[in-house]
Amino acid sequence: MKPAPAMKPIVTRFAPSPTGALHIGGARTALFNWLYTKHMGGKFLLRIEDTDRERSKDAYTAGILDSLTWMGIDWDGEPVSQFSRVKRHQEVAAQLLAEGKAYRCYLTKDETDKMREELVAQKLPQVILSPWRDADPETAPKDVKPSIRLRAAREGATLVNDLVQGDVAFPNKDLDDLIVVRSDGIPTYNFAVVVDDHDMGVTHIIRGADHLTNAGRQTQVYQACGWELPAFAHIPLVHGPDGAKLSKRHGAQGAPEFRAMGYLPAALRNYFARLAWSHGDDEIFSTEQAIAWFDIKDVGKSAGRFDYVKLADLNGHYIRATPDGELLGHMARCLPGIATYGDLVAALDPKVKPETRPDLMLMKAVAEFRPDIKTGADLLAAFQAKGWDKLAAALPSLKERAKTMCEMAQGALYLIAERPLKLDAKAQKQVEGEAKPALLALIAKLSAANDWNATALEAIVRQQADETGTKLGNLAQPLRAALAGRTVSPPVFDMMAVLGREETLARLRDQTA
RNA sequence: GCUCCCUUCGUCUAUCGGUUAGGACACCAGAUUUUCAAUUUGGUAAGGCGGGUUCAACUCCCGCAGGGAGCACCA
Repeated sequence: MKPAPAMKPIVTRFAPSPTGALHIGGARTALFNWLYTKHMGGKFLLRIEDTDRERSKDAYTAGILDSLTWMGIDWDGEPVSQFSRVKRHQEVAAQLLAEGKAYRCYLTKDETDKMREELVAQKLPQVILSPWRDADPETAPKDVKPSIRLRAAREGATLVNDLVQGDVAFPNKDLDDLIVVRSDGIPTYNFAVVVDDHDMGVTHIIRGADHLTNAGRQTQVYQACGWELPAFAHIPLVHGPDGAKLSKRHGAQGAPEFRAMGYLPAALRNYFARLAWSHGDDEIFSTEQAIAWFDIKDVGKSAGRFDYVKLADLNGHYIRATPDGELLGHMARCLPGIATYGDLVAALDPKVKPETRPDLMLMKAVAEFRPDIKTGADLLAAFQAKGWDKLAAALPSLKERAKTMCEMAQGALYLIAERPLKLDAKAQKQVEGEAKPALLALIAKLSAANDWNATALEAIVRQQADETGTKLGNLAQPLRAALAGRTVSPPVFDMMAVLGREETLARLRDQTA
C-alpha cells in the first residue's frame, strides 16, 4: 500500500503586543487560530511583538499568557520575542539593500509629516513618493540618518488571496514605499512580522480584518525577499453593540475583566466561536466539537456585534453543566479580580449600562448586605471563613439560577450574613403581621425536627400549611425573608439545610423577638 | 479625502437559483412553581434601495445608500 502523500503540517501563530491585558478581540483571534490548528493537526505558535520598548512590559506578557491559559488555549513551544530578533531583521534589510530591492531614504520624519499634511489638504491620497528612490546616493546629506524603504512596484496591483475575504487587490499606486527599517535602526512592524513569520515557518496567518491592508504591504515584502507567501485569513472584527469597533465606551475589553465578571472559559469559547462562524444550527457545542467542525471556509465576512445577553445565556448553560468542584475553582479565580463597588462605579463609562456588569451588581449587593466587605478578595475570604464546604453545599441550588459566577456569589450572600440580618424593605414586610405567629409555630416544630435536610424540612412546613389551611407560599416567603433578608433567594429548604439547625433557628428567632 | 471590506428577524446566524426563508438569544403569552430561576408549549419578528441576467433571485451582475476597517520612521 502506498503511504498517503506527506502533507506539510500547518503552522499558525498569535502575535499580541505586550502593551496591556489580552484584548478580548485578540482572545477571539487566538481562539480561531487555535481551533483551526487543532482541526488541522498543526502547530500553534506565540510571538510577543515587543519592539515598542516604551510601552512593552514583561508583566503584560505574563498576563497575556495567563489569560490564554485561563481561556483554555495552549500553544506549542516557547513564545518568541520579536525584539530579540532585531539583528535578523536588520540582516534581511541589508540583503534587500544589497540586491537593490530597498534603498536608503534621507527624508526625515518631519519632512514626511509635512508632505502628508499637504496631501491631506489637497485631498490627495496619502502616498509619499521618496525622491531618494532613484537619487544618486552620493548626494545624500551626511547629517541625516536614513531609513530603509522597500523599492515597491508602482504599476499594477498587489494581490492578496485571502481565505476569508477572497481575492483582494490593492493598486500599487496607492501604496507607498514601505519603511522597512527606521532611521534609528529598528525594523518596522510590517517588516519584522514578515521576517518572523517566514523564519517561524508560519503557513497560515489568521488575524483580524483590521490587518487586511497590512497583508498588501507584507505581500510586497514577501515578494522582495523572494519567499513563499503564507495563506492569509482575515477574520471579521467584533464590534460593540452599536456596531463600532470595540472600545472603552463599550465596557470591558480585557480578558481578565471577563474572568472577574464571572464568565466561564468554555462559555467564552463557545460564544466567540459563533461570532462570524457557524456549523449549521449548532449553538451549544463542546470544544472538541468545535475543533472537529471548525474550518476557515465557514467563516463569514461581516463583523458581529458583541451581545452580552447571549453570552450570559450561554454562560448559564455552562455553569449548570460544570461539576460543583470545578465551579468552586472558577469562583476562587473570579472573585479576587473584582474591585470595590466604588471603584467599579468610577471606572464605568457613562454609556455602559450597569446591568451588563455582573461584578458591579454583585458588589452593589455586597455593599448593602455586608458593608464591611470591600473587595472581591474580601468576599472570597468571607466565604472561606464561613466554610468553603458551606458554599459547596449551597452550590446545587445556586447554579440553577445564575448566569455568571458573580450572580452565583450574589445568591450565596445569605451564607455570610451577620445576625441579626438587615432585611430589605420587601423582606421586612414579609415577616410582619400574620407572619409572626406562623414563624413562631414553625420554630417550635423545626426545633423538634429529627432530620435536618431539605426534604424533611419541607415536609414539616407543608404539614403546618395543611394544618392551618394556608398556602405553602404564605410560610415559605416569611422564612425566606428571615433567612436571606430578601424576597428573592435560593429555595428556602435548601437554605435551611445549608445553614444548619442552629443558624436557621437563630435567624428565625431574630425576626420573632 | 484615498484604499479595502460588509449589508437575511432587535442580535448571532442557516440558506448556496425554485423553502410556508430555518435555528439560537432577546421579547410576548401559556404551563409548572415556596421567591427567583430552570424547564416546557406557543407567538411576534428579516433578505437596505434601484436596475439588470433568468421561466425563476435572499442567492449571480451593476449602481446607489448605509455601516465598518485601514491609510505612521505604533503594533
